[in-house]
Amino acid sequence: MPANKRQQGREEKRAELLAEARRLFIEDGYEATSMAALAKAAGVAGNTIYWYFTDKDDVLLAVLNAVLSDVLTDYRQVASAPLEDQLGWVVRQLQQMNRLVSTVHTRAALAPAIDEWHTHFHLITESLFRTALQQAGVDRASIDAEIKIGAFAIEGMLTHGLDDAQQRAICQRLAQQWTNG
Amino acid sequence: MPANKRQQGREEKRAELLAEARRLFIEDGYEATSMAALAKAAGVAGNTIYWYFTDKDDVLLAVLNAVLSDVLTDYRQVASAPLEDQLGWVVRQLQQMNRLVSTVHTRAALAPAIDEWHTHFHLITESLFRTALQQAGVDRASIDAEIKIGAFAIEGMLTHGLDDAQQRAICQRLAQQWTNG
DNA sequence: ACCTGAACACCGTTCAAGT
DNA sequence: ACCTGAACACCGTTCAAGT
Repeated sequence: MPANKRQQGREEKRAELLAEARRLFIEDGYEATSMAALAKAAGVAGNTIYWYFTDKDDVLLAVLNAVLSDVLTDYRQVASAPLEDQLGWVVRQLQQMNRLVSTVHTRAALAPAIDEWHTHFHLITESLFRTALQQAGVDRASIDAEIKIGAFAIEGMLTHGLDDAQQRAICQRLAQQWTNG
Repeated sequence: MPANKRQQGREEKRAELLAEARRLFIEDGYEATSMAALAKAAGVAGNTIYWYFTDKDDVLLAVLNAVLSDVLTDYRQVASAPLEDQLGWVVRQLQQMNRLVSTVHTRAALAPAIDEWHTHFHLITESLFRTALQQAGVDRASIDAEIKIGAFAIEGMLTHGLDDAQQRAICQRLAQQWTNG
């Protein structure tokens, strides 16, 4: 039950809407969360959201950036750990937003802004991946392919609800591939 | 402009609707194809579709099965080719339905019937994968992980519009991993 | 059994009106 | 500048009425 009528600044209120959207998109999914439901959860009229976001995809964009920002911040703590542990950490970290992965792919085909974010996301993550693999001494010839294989494996693990043993086996196999010749 | 009023049998008419749905879902995408648009393309009233399919997800299910059936039939022709060629062939074959991959993941979270199909699909394809990898002599210890990595790589290549060189590099790297110790 | 026009509940979004 | 109730166009789906 947030304060109404500008007791609070614009950014503050926007952040409140964003937090609610983040919770609902992750818990219920983007498709299953109507703008009306989001508005109700935030305690405002349905159309009020449009004062702070241009449309529903813009809300998604803000949620994606918030989650990505948090994950990137936390990543620094494990950036120097062994590759296998890094992989496992990333997968566990992103597990919470597994529904958002498919959503991004679906919306990217329909909303240019989401498509752009998706490209941007892969540039960032693959750049981090490259640094990690170079430090591990993977040879330059196959590093591009390895990066894609790793990124796709992470996406796959997120979207396909594997159990812990399967995830560990995959992380292990990938890391083993990279820490050998 | 298909014949109306039972000049044709039920299965025939259903097949006609299905063909139109397959074309539209692949060309425009599932989300972008409204039931009204599908009906119009097939030359029937909007609600007529519901005489042949229980709902939109049921249409998707039929399209998925039709495509899968075709791909599995054609697969026999390359089942004995080298692994790298098989991989490339599968990716090229499934490329046409790249939009459907994300759709399946998104709808699987919302429609139990699609979720079931998705599980079924992975059982079938991973079983084929296992046969191929066993024939190539991949050791039993890591074969489960390799299958998942391969399946996720294929999904990733489909959903991320890589160019030919990138796809070849990935197929090559995976096959190389499997044809060595 | 098959097909339809009209209606229904819901969706994202817009607009005119308020403060 | 911010917020709202009412409306709009569209969506998937249902229903009563036709043949």
